[in-house]
Amino acid sequence: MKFADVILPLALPKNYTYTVPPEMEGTVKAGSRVAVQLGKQKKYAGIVKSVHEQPPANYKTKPLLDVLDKDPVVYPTQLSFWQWLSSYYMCTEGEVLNAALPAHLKLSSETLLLFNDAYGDDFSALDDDEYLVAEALHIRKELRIDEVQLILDKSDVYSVIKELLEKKVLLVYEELKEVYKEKKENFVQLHAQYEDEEQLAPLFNELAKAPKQMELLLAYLHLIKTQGSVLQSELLKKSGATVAQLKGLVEKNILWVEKRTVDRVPGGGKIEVQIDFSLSPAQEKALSEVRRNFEEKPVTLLHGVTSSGKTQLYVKLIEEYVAKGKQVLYLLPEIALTAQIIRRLQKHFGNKIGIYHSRFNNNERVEIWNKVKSGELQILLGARSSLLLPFRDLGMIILDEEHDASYKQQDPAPRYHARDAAIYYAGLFRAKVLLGSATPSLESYFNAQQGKYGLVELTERFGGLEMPQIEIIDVKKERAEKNMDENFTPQLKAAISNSMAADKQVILFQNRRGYAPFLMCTTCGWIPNCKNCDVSLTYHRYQDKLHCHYCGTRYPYPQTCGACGSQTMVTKSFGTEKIEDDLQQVFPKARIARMDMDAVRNKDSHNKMIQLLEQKGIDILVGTQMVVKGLDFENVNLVGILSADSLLSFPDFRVNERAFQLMEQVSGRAGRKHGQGKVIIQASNTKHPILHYVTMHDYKAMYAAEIAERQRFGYPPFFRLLKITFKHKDQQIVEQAAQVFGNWVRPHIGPRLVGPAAPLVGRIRNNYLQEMLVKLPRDTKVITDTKRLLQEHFIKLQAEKQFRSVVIVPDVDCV
DNA sequence: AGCACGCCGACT
DNA sequence: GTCGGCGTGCTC
Repeated sequence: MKFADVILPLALPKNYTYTVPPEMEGTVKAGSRVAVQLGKQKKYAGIVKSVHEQPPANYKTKPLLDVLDKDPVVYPTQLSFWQWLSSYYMCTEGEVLNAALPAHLKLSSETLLLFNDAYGDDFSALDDDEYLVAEALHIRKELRIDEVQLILDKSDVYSVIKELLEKKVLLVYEELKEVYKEKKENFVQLHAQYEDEEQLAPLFNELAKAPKQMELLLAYLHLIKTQGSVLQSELLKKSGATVAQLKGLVEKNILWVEKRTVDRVPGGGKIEVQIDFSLSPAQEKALSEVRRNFEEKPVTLLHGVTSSGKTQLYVKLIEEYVAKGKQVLYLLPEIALTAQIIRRLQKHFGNKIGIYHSRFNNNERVEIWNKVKSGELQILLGARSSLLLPFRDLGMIILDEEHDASYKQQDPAPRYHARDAAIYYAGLFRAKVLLGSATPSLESYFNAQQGKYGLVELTERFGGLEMPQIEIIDVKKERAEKNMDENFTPQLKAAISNSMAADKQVILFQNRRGYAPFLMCTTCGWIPNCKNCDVSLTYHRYQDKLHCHYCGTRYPYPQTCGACGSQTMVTKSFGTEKIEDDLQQVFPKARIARMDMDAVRNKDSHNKMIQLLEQKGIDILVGTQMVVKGLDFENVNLVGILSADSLLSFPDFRVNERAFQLMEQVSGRAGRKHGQGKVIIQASNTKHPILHYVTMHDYKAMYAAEIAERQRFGYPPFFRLLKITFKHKDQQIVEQAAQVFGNWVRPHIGPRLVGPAAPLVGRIRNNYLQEMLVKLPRDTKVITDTKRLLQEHFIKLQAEKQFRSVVIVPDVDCV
């Protein structure tokens, strides 16, 4: 008898074992997608982790219901990767599966209620609720559970359904439906006999009386010649004919229509690389250093200043791996995956390069999944989640903008860091990893310094471009001297005027969206807060509403103070909306645009705005972090950072690193092609050392200062951080739970355990929070032992009756 | 994640 | 006295 351990797409603590029916023994393999029953009704599609002959001891197994695909959907490599992800990041394999598998491969049954026609239409024996459902079902014939909930206007409908089932009014049906559908399109073809020119001539005479059909035929002949195949929709559009006219030709046995499966995503086939550039001597040197490092070390860090031409280096490397028949994964932060970068890569690799990010729909994802699995797609450009695709023979992973914090997944589990996970994943293939950044994370630079990673530096901007000149302006002084115009210093205003006069563009950076981060009553000091979260509300002028940036709730603008009733509410501090507004006042003729999460809700508007900027349709762009990532604008010669203070005042040990990275990256947007660019940084504390490092573009000095601090206070890269968050809607219960937990584990962990304490925002969506931090030394054994210890105590805590509903969220290597 | 089961407060 | 709310536990 064979058994299969199955990973289900649920947060179950362990995998479940099913029996393999004899007829499936030949087809069920590790990685196969199988249908199984879970509980009394539900069916799920899970993935077989292993097939073995060890019968489970304490329960009797159910059989697998079905094998869903001819071939396994993942290779053993992915199964080992998932296992590592779940153990390293302290989550279940089901959660990993959930994140990895495209929604359309992740089936679960839906309960359908069917009307039992044998019951007839006499509903007199039913009570009110039963009657409502029976009546609806009689008309509709089929209802889903959520529809019944809607009809009865309550969530607990199972008793009603149970009763109706017993009275035989309805039947319950569990359906496990495959959701992925191939895309079919109609292609028009000419009957074989007319492919001979001589046969075609009499046909034209014949059609002389049907000019529309003639036109159609001519359009067809033109299309087939130029494109090789003819889509019905395209043919009709081109010839201006109707379906009926096409039908005429079909009936005359001249044309025929065939339904064919088509690809939603391009890709496959042999890649012909077009390299129409040559590398500068500095780039050549860096490239050969990367190659040499790859011979000795699995990971190399490429530290290249902004505009040093890292992408060209990547293109060369990709070409080499593709030529060897290997697959290459090129990772970028989601936001940097713009049309701009996609276009640039497609120029070299044609449309044989696969793209994978959140904008793709579920059917497209399945197709990309399959093409990566078959090896048909050799190059994949994608965001964090493309790391979870089923690569077959990966040769190299490029992870660009390596320092970017968005590589760390925040909410649902698995809370993985794509950089670290990529290094592990590449190891399974014996593939190489190239980390690229102008401002490497301290962790990676440290690893390079220690000799764990190779290090290649590219210190020269491509094409002899100079680094922008940076000027720090003292806002405090200008404010005291009453020189400020809203939030603009005279220096910034003058620089903007100069740029505009020279027909150049300007980017202004402000780290907060909305109009004002909070309102305040000048009479009593009252600040409006969110009712679900412990945060002040941000005023959004555009919608004239107050927004909670944590739970998304919107509130009307308060005309009067909520505490003292006076009408003295004023906005405090400033966000991108206010900058945009004030800017228009100061520069009435400027064409101003704003780029933040509110202005570019959908991805398309993001791309459109970038295009508009490229085409010089915008003079000044105001934005948040969004303007920093992966954008190249030739005509921008001035960047303004409105408030460096807001970047330098976060209570986080990484503030300085982050602020440096951000300012250095924003600065990189200035003067990329013609002449030296200028950066103006407005700050109150102009003596802050980070501002000095930014002015000098001195990454190494920043690194030296920060790494010393990290060592002194026991932070990464010297220690790994594991954050545990406890959540509950009752403040006392979370506090107690966190205390109890802390007391349990503290004897084992000692002073490396920090907390528990309430975080800065102590309540989100009506859940009170408590956090504790474990500092783990860089010692594999201590790390695994501590994780096991924590896991055991999670279970112990949840076994306590009063803490059962406390949610515990472990976050390994938190950022 | 569902869904079943079981224990307490608002109605006939 | 019952209905129905939700808290709690289990699913191979």
